[in-house]
Amino acid sequence: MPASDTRERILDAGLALASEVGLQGITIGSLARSVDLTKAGLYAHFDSKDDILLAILRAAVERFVEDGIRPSLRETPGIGRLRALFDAWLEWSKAPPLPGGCVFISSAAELDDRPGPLRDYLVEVQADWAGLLGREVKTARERGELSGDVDPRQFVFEMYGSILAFHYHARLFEDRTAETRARWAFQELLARSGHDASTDPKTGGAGA
Amino acid sequence: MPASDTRERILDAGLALASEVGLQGITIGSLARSVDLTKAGLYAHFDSKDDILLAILRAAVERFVEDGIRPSLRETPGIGRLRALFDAWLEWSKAPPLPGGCVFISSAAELDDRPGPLRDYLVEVQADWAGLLGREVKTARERGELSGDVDPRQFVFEMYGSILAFHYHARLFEDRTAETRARWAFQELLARSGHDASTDPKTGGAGA
DNA sequence: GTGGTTACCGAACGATCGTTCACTACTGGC
DNA sequence: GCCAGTAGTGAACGATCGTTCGGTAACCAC
Repeated sequence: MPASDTRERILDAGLALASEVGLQGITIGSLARSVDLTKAGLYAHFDSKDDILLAILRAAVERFVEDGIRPSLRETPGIGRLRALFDAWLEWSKAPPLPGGCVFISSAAELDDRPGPLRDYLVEVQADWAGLLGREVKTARERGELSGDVDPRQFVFEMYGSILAFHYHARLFEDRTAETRARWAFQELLARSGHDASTDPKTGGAGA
Repeated sequence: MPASDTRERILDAGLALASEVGLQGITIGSLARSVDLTKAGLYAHFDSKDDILLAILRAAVERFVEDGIRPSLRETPGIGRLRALFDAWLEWSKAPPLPGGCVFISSAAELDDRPGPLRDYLVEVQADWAGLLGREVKTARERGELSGDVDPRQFVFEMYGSILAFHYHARLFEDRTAETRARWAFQELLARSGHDASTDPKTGGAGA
C-alpha cells in the first residue's frame, strides 16, 4: 500500500474503458471519473495522457502474458503448446477479462495510421507474439507433427485470420457460433498442414 | 451543379479522413478545414455530426458496390464470381481508394461497442455482404464447383479471416507479403472445399 | 426589381479537452 | 516537533468540441 495502489486501480479502470471505447476513446475526464479522482489526481501517477495510454497497453500485455502465454508454456513444445496458445488467444479475445473485446485488436485499427510511441509499442508486442507463434510452428514441424513444407509465417497469418474473424463476427454480428467457427478453422489449418487429428487426445479426430 | 456539388466534396474529404483517423476520429472542425469551409458551412448540408458520419458510411458503401460488387456480378455465377468478389474485396481493403485502409474494418472496431444508428447501419451492410457471399458459395456448390458438404457460413467466415488478417498485417506490420498470403489462404480455402484448382484458368493450379 | 431560397461566413454558445498550479492533508524519518 | 515527500483537491488555463444564430451574397421566379 505504500507503492501506488491507486495506480493499479487507474490501470484497471483504464483497461476496462479501453476495451469499450478504444484506447483513443479514453479521456482524462472519463478515466478520472471512473476511478473517483479529479483529473489532476491522475497526474500524481502519470506524466501525460500518452503516458497513461502506454501504461494501459503495457498492463494489458502483462495480463495476457500472465493469463495466456505463461500457462501455455507448460505444455510440451510443438502442437500441444501451439494449441494451448491458440486457445488462450481465443479466450483472451473473448473477454480479456474486459467487457469490450481485445484491446490489441481494437487499438490496432486506431493506431495503424498514427505514428508514435504507442503504435511502436503495439507493433513491437504483436511482432513478438507472431514470432513466438512462428517458432512454435517450426518446433512442431521439426518434431514431425506438421509436414515439412509448412510455412510458419503463412501458418501464423492464418491463425490471425481465425482470431480476427472471430472477434469481428462475435462483436459486430453478435454471432454466437463465431467461437466454434474459429476453432474449426484452426483445426482445418492443422489438418491441411499435415497434422493427423485422429492422434490428438483432445478432439479425438472429431470437429470442435 | 444546382444540386449540392459541395456535399460530394464533403463526403469525399470525409471518406479520406475516416480512413485515416477512423469514423469517430472525424471532427467537425477538421472536416471543415479539409474542404475549406467553416464549421457552420457543413450545417448547410447536414443536420448533425452523426448525420455526416452516416452519410460518409453510405458513400463508402456506394463506392464499394460501384467499384467492387457491380463489376463482379458480370462474372458467371459460382466460383468465377466468388473469386472476383474476393479480389474486389481485397483490392478495396488495400486502398479504397483512400489512404488509410478499409473504412468498414476500422469503423467496426470503433462501433462494435457503441449502439446507435451508425452501428446499426454498419451491421446491416456487413450482414448483406456476408449474405451475398454466402449465396454465391451455395451457387458454386450447386454447380458442382465446390463439394456438397461445404458450409457457406463457415466458408464466408474464413474469407473474412483472410481479408482481416491481410488488413492487420499490411497496415500494422507494414508487411508487403500480406497480399500474397491472403490470396494463398483463399486459394487453400477453395482447394479444401473441393475446388479443383488445376481447372481454373486464372492460376492454372499454381499458387498466387 | 422585389421576394424567396440556397449556400455560406463570422461570432458566439456551453461543454469538455489535456495540462498546470497553488494548496492541503497525511505519512514516516530523525 | 519539524521536515520531506506522497497523494490528492479545486480552480483555472487556452484550445477545441458540436451546435446555433444572424447576416449576406448569389441566384431564380415573376
